[in-house]
Amino acid sequence: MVSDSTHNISIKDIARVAGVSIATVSRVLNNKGGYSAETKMRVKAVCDQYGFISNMSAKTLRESRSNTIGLILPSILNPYYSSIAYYIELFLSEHGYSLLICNSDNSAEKEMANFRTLVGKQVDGVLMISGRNETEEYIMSRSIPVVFIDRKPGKSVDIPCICSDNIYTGILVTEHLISRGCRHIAFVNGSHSGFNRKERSRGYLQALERHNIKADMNYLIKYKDNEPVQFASEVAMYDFLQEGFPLDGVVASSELCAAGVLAALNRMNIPIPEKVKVITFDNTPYSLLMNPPLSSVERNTKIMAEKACSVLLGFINGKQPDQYIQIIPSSLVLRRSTE
Amino acid sequence: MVSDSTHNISIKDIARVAGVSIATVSRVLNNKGGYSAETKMRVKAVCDQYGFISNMSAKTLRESRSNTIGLILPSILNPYYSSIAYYIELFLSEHGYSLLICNSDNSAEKEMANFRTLVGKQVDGVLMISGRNETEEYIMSRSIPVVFIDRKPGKSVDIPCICSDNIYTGILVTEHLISRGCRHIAFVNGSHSGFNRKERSRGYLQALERHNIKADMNYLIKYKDNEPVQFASEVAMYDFLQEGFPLDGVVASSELCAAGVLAALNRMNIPIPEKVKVITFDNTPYSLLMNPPLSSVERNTKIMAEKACSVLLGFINGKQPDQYIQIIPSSLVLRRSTE
DNA sequence: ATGAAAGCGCTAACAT
DNA sequence: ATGTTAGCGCTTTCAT
Repeated sequence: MVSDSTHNISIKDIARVAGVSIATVSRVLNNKGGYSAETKMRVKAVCDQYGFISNMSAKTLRESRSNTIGLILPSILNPYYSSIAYYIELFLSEHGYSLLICNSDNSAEKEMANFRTLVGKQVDGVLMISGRNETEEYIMSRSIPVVFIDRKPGKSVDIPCICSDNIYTGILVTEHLISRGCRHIAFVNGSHSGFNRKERSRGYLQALERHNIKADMNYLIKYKDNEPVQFASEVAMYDFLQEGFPLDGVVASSELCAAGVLAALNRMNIPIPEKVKVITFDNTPYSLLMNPPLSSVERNTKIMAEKACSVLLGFINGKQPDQYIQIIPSSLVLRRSTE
Repeated sequence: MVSDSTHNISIKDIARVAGVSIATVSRVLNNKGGYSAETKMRVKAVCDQYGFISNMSAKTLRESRSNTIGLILPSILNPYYSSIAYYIELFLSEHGYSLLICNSDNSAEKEMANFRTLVGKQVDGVLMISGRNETEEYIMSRSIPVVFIDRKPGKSVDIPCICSDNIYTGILVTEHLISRGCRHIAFVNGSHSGFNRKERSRGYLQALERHNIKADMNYLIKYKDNEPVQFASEVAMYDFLQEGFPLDGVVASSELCAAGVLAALNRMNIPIPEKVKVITFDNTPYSLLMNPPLSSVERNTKIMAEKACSVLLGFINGKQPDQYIQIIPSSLVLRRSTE
């Protein structure tokens, strides 16, 4: 027997000790049948005894499947993304898959490099929170299953995507403020905001129109993208307040943005929700911790993650999704900030 | 040429098209030398043309190294862990490694299953935020480099670990409150808190002793572990306040716990920091967002992550770490909650 | 400078 | 029910 602990035990070793062929060991390990109960017992016992772990590289090489999925996302630091990542890992591990995670920092180059690496590592499929057209074309040139999350692909109709209806949620939050009596509602956003947040602002405008409230471009507050969101948005909000525009409601395009908005309002001693009501998106655990606790849009990351995984796993097994674009419904979670 | 897009291109294909042997292709791809400049050009051109990506499973099988690291942590949902994970991924990707992430939910069984899977996938090493002795023994029976993060191994002196000095930070926060004039300081903790938080409470007690403040077990407030921390700690804090004990400072053992503490104090209309000062640990971005912004202990996750990775990569390349236990210094970040 | 061939650990097709 | 063997794509040793 091999006593060298640096040498990994292979089915060859197991076969020798158990007194069978490697084919039989393989069959037992994979429950393929074609062996006696007695053989099975013996092989299993030897495997246990030696703590045998099958070499997945060899298996992957042989079978061209790795039982590993790649996930490319902008940054796991963002609690919204990390919650998606969490539920993805949960779902995949329950289905026998492992997860390779890559942060792209929203850079198209990193995304493509990550994608290359993942393909090289023989992942069976890729989940992607992206939005860059460059990446998209690169992906299309590869014959590997990909599912987009929270981003619609630009041209490629045959990449499935799981997302929220951002225009609708933009309408939802704005209408909620209107129903609470707000008539002077600002929308606070980054100056170079991404796809989702652009759509949210469109929803905001649609809601105003629907309720015959005249949109005023001054109320589309843009903060600078070159510093942390919570500071930039505080500055932008503060500057807006200094101008003396009437204000009774704010839609903050993200939670960190909302933090800045709250800070500016607090600084001006404007009571929330009495004078100004504030609502935001994503409903991470921290919405609850702010003062006052924030009304927010729950985007159901668990369901998004599970849906994305099941579409991807189906795709891997040759099943085309029923529809390529799937909208996961969002819902309003109301808290004190809009009471 | 192979036109079947489902067939992955191999160096065999490249060799054929470039009119060289597969050995030469391999040499070019790995910069091993032993080919003419002209050959190199031609091979590279063909690789580019066909978008060739090397099959890492084959390479791993052949070389017994995958350039992949496994990370086992309790839950990526926790912003403290996700920030460690982020910096780990950043460091590793810069060094040519990929990252397989596994959530263990603090279950020893899951940890061991994850570890098995990672070993099977031929990871070159494992980073682990754990603390379970069962897992530790299992790890020791394997000859694969492992580095612990934020947890000291129980008996195994030869698993390197990178952690903070929790007793010291426990002292630090308590002494800060004392220096701000607090004399009736509570420590709020879970009833079954883990290793780190136990040490923090020991530091708290040591600081009191050092300053001749008599410790009172009533001030070691325990919240129930069966509901979300922020609610459980709010209840526990509220109950404590109802008892009428004098109170001017609170050490909350985690950020979510601090959120509950703030909520209870707010509910009782006790002004922070005027009447009661509050301090906590981990200093995630959300400390800043609470009302008032929380003083907290910065544990320097970036440095922890980088140190852990460099020790692990060194370990993989046969270099023993200088010391097996490395303490990453923490620092106090002061904000309004203790002004 | 280049090629032929062995072998990493595994599965599956084909024997028996 | 079990064994023999080819071959997945790659690196590397040994020829030339």
